[in-house]
Amino acid sequence: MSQVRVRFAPSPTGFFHIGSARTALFNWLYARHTGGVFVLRIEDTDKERNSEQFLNVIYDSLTWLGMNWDEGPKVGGDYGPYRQSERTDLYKAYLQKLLDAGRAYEKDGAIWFKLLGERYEVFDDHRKKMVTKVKNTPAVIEDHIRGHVERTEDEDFVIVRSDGNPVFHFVNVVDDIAMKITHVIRGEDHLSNTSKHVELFKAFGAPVPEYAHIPLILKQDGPGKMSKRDKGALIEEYQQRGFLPEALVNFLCLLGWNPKDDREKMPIEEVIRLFDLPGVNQSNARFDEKKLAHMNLAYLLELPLDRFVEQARAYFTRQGTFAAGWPDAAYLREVLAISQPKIKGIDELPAYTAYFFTEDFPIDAKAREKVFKKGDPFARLRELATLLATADFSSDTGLEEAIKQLAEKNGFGFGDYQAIARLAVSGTNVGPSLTAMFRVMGRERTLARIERMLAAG
RNA sequence: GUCCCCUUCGUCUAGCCCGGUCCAGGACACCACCCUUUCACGGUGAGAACGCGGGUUCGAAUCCCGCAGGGGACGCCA
Repeated sequence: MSQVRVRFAPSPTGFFHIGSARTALFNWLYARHTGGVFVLRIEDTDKERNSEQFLNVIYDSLTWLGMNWDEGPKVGGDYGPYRQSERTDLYKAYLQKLLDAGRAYEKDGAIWFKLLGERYEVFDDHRKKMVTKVKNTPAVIEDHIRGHVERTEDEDFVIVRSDGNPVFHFVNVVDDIAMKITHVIRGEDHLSNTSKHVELFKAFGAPVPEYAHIPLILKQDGPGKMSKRDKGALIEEYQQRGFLPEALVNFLCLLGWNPKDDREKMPIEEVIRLFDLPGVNQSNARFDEKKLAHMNLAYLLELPLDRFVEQARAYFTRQGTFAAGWPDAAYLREVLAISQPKIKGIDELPAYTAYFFTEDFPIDAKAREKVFKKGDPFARLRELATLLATADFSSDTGLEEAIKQLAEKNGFGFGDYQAIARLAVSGTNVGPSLTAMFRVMGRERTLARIERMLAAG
């Protein structure tokens, strides 16, 4: 069998939708699984739009998610150009073929594709007007995911608008023929369009490609498929919020596909090895941000520190957080190292670590109230200050031992010292391990903060 | 209105093709408990599903039919 050629054909709308990302992903996975070719084709026949900038959204998102294309804009290929706006001559030539064969005609200034078969008039309830139908035989689709599907295309349809621009159905088929696409993997919303496409392939005497219509992603709450405006719909958003692309990709893989055992978190190489079209589900999947967050956390926890620092830095820079340009890289790294195991997402980092970078941090009122419920916390804080004045700050466990001994001596638990100390040093009741925090902060700053709280009362 | 697709816990799903091993397994979420230095992580446990109705069969989540529900398409958008 000849080499598999699949394509992802987005139109540059300025947004990269999560559903598009998954369609791209399944195409990419199939290409990689079969050793085939993944083509990127830009469907920009709508000239109204500011292309260059919108194109970058597509390139950036695909690249960020790790889906490299073998043919397409930027990388070239034997079947270019890969932007439909640059392929108008081809469309003219193909249109001429239909015209010559008597399979296209002009009406109302537009060019229509002519179906073969007996014609009859009927009232269309949906459009509230009389329409011309054609007695046609059904187009048969042996879909890799849905199985045997038949649908009859029974109305002529426009292939070139009256303004001279060809429409989607036409260019899509022409390009699939010209680019020798073997498998069309796309959303189920195109299943009804497929009969039009099949008719066109046949009219051109071209082989009909294999089809695989993947289920749609439904919006989190409320009815219907996910659209651009829905919460969590845009890839950009995840990129901005510091999600790890490998986590998002892993999550997307599992939306409509699974390895048939109980594995969920798995390296992309393993997904490539196992992925196949018949294994894709037939039913739509509802998007679940909680599960995505969980997947992201799983990846975050095992991210090597170097990459974690990189990610955090990038996020700080995007957000304009003051820590972005922090001059002491080693210190920043230490702060991040003790925070990584505790946070649930990169986007928590600015708030989580703020007090490491300024002496001017607020004391959380609720946290304070909690701490002051038990005995005289200031007495304990004074004892702790005395201890810390001479304690060894080089080891978390050493510090911890010392504090534990102090607590035991005075009939308290470690936690009784921990709570007030944390409040003094960080202003909150959440954060990294207390002694790790001390170590990173250093003796001087730790003591200064404790003294400040004691003085303020 | 017409056509097409789909239907297992709240959600993502395994099982369905090749009926008995399924009083249905895993994960997320939720709840409880444990661990613990706060917060997380982790551990243990609980609740939670075969849409409904008919058939076929000794036996159906699994096969067949109907219904209902959900989704999609019906554009000189892609």
